[in-house]
Amino acid sequence: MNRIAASERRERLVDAAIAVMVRDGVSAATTRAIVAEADMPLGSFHYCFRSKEELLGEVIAVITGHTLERALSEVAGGGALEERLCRAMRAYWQHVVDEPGEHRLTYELTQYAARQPGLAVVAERQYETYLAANTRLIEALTGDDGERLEWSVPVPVLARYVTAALDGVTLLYLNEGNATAAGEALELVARHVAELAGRA
Amino acid sequence: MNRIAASERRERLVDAAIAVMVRDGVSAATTRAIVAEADMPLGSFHYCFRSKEELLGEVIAVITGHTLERALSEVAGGGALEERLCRAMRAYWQHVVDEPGEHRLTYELTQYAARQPGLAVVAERQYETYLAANTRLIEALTGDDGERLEWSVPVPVLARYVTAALDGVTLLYLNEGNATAAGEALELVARHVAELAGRA
DNA sequence: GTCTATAGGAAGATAGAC
DNA sequence: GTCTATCTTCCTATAGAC
Repeated sequence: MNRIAASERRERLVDAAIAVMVRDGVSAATTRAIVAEADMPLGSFHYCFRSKEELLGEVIAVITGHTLERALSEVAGGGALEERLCRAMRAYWQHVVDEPGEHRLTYELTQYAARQPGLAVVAERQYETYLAANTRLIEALTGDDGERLEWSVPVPVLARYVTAALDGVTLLYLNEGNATAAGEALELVARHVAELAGRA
Repeated sequence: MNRIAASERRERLVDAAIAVMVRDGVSAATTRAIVAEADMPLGSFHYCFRSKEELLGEVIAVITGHTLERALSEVAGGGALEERLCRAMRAYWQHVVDEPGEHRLTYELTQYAARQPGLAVVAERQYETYLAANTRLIEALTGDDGERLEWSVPVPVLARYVTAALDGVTLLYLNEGNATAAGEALELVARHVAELAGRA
């Protein structure tokens, strides 16, 4: 492994860490397992990262980014509110079904970070980011086209409802393993949200 | 510690384990920390439990029982559907706000068990139990009094929606720390469920 | 920068005296 | 049954040759 830029090495280690965590869980992601996955010697770890905690902070940032990119890229586009809402929900759900391991990991990481004194701040910011994303999603649903819509509940409340419902349905699927059953519950959520949008 | 019945010791160790886990997280609940909390010598652990995994199985059973007892004891009683639903939700929510640590622990334990090969079965059964409890709750709402009600969606779908929504709102509160905001989202759920009950 | 070798500690589990 | 002392293993982190 001759003279790789340290930044490149950092990236590879973060990717390797995510791979190990998705496959075997956060607790299995020891420095040894991570460097083995990245095919590097153990010693390389500590001249790329000051500590394991520093790596974990970066892992959380990357994973959070993944989820948000997908969610927000699908809000745009034409059509009526119901269609766009349905499309956004379906895109999110497709990602959950395609990559359940990555979603399971986000929950594990949030919990892990919340317990780790040095990472508690990261965990809080992570959830704020999700709430902000869902707020933008809701505002994008009403703001972008000619229809003048008003939600029958305040946007902050709706954003929390959507965040909670998505989390809950995802967790249901991850734990029960039945995509059809969880998908039906998600449709109930989507219909509810559509009903909360009253034409002004 | 003279001649305590082994069964008594087992109970004390389970309680101590829960105390440590609520305070410091599942990963902090080492055999050493648990026996220290129970004020017992380390050696006593392994003549009460064959392994740490065996203890964890019992911890999960006890914690699951706690949550279900509270939830189901509040379904009964008189009043219209909306009132009883509201009462049940409020009782659940009160427990979450009073004992956030215990609820946080249920999520941590589910995840931990799902990763542990010997406990994966326990994790699946745990979620089945929650679903069954919410199904009973929904049936109790319609079945017990003179009103003849019919849900506008199938009961299994509704049960999953309720399970997911409660989980999601609880998680929102645990991560955001704002009981008022999460409570408002929960009310949205309660109103939605009430609307799904059409008089037959 | 890169690697091998190892320090230093904490984990689960057990041996064996009482 | 009860407890102390210890085994074995695995962890994060570092020292130091190249």
